[in-house]
Amino acid sequence: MSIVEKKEQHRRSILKAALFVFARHGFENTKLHQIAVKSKVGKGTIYNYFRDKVALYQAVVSETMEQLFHVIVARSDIVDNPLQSLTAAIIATFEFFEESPDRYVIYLRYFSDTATSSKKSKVPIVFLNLSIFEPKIRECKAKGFLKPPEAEAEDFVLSFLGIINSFLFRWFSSRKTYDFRAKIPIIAKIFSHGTYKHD
Amino acid sequence: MSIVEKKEQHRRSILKAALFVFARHGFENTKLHQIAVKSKVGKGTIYNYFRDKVALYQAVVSETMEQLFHVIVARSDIVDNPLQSLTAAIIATFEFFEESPDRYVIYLRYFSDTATSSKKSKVPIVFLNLSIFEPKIRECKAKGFLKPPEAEAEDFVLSFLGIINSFLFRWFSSRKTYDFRAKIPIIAKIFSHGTYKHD
Amino acid sequence: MSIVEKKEQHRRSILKAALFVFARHGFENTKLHQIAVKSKVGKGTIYNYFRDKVALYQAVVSETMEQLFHVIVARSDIVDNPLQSLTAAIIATFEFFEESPDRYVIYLRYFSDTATSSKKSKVPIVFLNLSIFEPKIRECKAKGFLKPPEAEAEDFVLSFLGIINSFLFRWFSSRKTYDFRAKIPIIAKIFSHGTYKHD
Amino acid sequence: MSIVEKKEQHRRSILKAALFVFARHGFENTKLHQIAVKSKVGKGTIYNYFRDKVALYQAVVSETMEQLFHVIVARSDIVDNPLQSLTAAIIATFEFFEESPDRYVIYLRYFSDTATSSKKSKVPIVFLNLSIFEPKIRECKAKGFLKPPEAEAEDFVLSFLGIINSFLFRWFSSRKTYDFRAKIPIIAKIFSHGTYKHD
DNA sequence: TATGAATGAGCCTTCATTCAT
DNA sequence: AATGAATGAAGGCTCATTCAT
Repeated sequence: MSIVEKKEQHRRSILKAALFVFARHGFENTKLHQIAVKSKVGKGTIYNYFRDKVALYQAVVSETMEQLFHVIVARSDIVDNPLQSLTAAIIATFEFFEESPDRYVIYLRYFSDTATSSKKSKVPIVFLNLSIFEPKIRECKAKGFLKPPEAEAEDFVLSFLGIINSFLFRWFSSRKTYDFRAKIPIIAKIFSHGTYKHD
Repeated sequence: MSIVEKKEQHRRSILKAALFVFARHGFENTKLHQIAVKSKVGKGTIYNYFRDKVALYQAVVSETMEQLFHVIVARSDIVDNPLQSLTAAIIATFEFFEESPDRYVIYLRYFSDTATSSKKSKVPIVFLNLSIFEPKIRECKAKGFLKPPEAEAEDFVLSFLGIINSFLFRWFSSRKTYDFRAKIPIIAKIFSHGTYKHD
Repeated sequence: MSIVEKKEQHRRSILKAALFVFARHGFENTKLHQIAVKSKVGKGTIYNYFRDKVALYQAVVSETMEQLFHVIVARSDIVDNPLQSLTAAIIATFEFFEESPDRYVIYLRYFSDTATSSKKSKVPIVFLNLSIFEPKIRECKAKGFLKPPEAEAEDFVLSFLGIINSFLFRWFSSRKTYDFRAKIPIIAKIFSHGTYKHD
Repeated sequence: MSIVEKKEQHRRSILKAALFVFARHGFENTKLHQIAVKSKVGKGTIYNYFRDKVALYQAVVSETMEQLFHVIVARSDIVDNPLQSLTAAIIATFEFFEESPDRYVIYLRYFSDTATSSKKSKVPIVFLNLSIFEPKIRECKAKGFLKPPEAEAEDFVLSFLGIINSFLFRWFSSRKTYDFRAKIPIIAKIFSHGTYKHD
């Protein structure tokens, strides 16, 4: 294995370990020592790849968010119908978190972190998902598919994102037991047709 | 002023300062020293009222959540119509946070904290709002007001809560500028009638 | 003992220990732990009195230099004859270092530190002794006591200081054995009458 | 270029870089990394030429002092008159430092280093200049050129060295501006004829 | 021989908590 | 009850040194 490959492998190993530990203990309660042990490198080695603990955290967050971004785009783009593509986006998002629930914790913290502006939250990407869904929803709205008319595109995005986040939180809070997939049609129905029955 | 009143006043003062500082810096980055200064008591005095830093944080969180609970219940109970009472709940929630945005940070962190099991998040209350809205929504569902039929009461709660949280986050992220109140009718419409227009 | 007195005692104790350890090991090789042990206080206590290691070092240096300043002024001022007052200054300086040779090391390092401008050497006082001797020597020169005429007052100061430093260094390098006092008349003679014999 | 020459070139390059960096930052604050960069060799390569950081520092110091030694001897030996040869020694010393002021810092630190007994100061040479000037001065004294009679040869050496060091320090402290050369005759006069005028 | 990535001992500093006053 | 000085455990980070390539 070349030295460049080995370095890349180290970097991956550290990031993976960092995701694991940060997700379990949060930024402040994570000790660099834990990450070193988990990734089986010396403590000092981490500093060859990341300037400091904050930089490592930022790398974990931004990598996770970027991966989510790519997954969503890749999955929802293949669908032509914009309404279906939103469903595809939900599935993609869920499977991304299902594959590694640690990612969800990072995702969740990302929101609270951006709300309070401390040093470590200087993650450049802001409100990523919103910007992902926005074009699609704006397209739907432009085509006149969406109501009420006084609602702006952003309102639909917020509603859609809020519902998903809520169900994701529900899923995460009860590991395994909650069947998120079964809820997808319901989520779609509620978002599209509302909840009030007028006979 | 009696001794008891004076003590209670100290306690209030500490809690108020703690809310302020915890909201701005988070649990780990808050120094007890800051709270002592802000509340104008000695550092040691805090320990006469709270066992340790975690207990103080828990007190701040549970008090905030309980206040929110009471505000919602008080406001939504006076309305007879269950649908209207949900709107009342939204307004009550927003005004509660508007009065002191620090509360919103505590509320937001509360969610991420419960996701990761560290010591400080041993806040006994779990998913408070959910349990607030649940009875009302269950009542609506029982009365056959809600669709789709395959959705459980919890699904409505999750959807409703998610949308609100999303707009609250939007409001908080852009202090002042965002007009949350103007969005309440839209939130209600989206939740009740959905977003898809079928002419 | 009042609390203020106790604090002052702590401060003194820390400074004394710091002088001891800094003199023996130099700034970089001194561990705060050593000072804590030597002064019998907890490591953290030091930080109640000095912002950091650099501030402590600066305090040691400036205190030592100021004490030296005062000792020299006090001793040489009582003598009316400016020539005799220089001898008095030598004696005062020597006895100051003799009382605690650690001071000499601080004094010595002070010179090399000021030569190279690093962070820790940001001691405000510059070339202290020089400024002490200068007025006296300037006075002598003004009165026409000194030669050669083309020499400036500063030149005499430099020469005088240089000779003293040289003998002090000699004394310090061979603890105990070197009899500095016996050399004072010789120093005075060399400085005043020179070294070349012209029969 | 032969292998041996190439190795010697590496050694020279490292020593030169080390002089540069050690002079600017002192022993403790110098990072081997800096020297490696400055000398354009790998960090590991340094260890092929010097056992460790201390050995490298010692090599820099002893080389500098030896060069100074040789320069002084070479310059002062060509003069027959012992008094003139002292002046020649001053000039040689000054030009040596003027050529590379970094050397002066090493020279200066050498004195404070020998005062405190740490590991790095285990430089074998002790009080180098002294031993340079001593034979000449001893010769002068033996010939009856020097006074006062109760002064030993060492006293003259110390005085002479002290004055020079003082003026060198003055020169170094104000790079460029101070005209050391102009002071040489004054230094010589003060040393030889003293400072007190007796009409 | 040259390299620089890996290593971990070591240290400064912070801060929750204690306790004498 | 209130205070804040004292404490020391704990952790992020540095950097001399090693060693596989």
